[in-house]
Amino acid sequence: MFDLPGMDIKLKIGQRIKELRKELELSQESLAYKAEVDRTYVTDVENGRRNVSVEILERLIKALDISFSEFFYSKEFKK
Amino acid sequence: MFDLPGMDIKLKIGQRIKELRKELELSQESLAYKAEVDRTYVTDVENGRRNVSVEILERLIKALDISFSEFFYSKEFKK
DNA sequence: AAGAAATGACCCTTAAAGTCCGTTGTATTA
DNA sequence: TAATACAACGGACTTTAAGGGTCATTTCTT
Repeated sequence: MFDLPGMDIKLKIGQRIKELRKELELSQESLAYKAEVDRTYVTDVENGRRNVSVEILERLIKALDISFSEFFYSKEFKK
Repeated sequence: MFDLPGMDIKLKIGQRIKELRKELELSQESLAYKAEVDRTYVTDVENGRRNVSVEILERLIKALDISFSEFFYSKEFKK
């Protein structure tokens, strides 16, 4: 994991999701199931290939048992 | 401004954008110009009618001179 | 090392995001 | 009574997100 200032927002979000998913010891598939999205979609999101909408992001964040506030309270989202 | 727990994420984001825009004394149109989005799009976002993608949200947040972390550090985004 | 499980990459629809035109309503100010 | 500035709304159009299929690759587990 690395973080450059100019790094793509999609990748930052993807890495954050992956980080939180790992903490919960969930597979991409079970996270996908909880968030009601496709398994391959989670793969794409984590790898920064999807420009997620806020409603889908909300589903993912909820599936990670966290709030928006906590999700973005992480150094890559400060400035 | 009000905030119910089950309130739509689109509306929460819209209200937050409006709140910050007002603080900067920007019109919807000049915010739209700064964020390089359509004039009518900002109206829709503020009124919770748009399911914004994270790349567009990033443009709006940057135009408001704030970070993602700060944007979501607001009580309506905590649980 | 072999098999199983998890993840990654690619491609293709279709439902929806985002753009752009004009118009309407509402204050404010000259 | 304009004239100006801002916000809301509608419709038509273009672009892309969301969903899902398949197969390849990596990473477990035994």
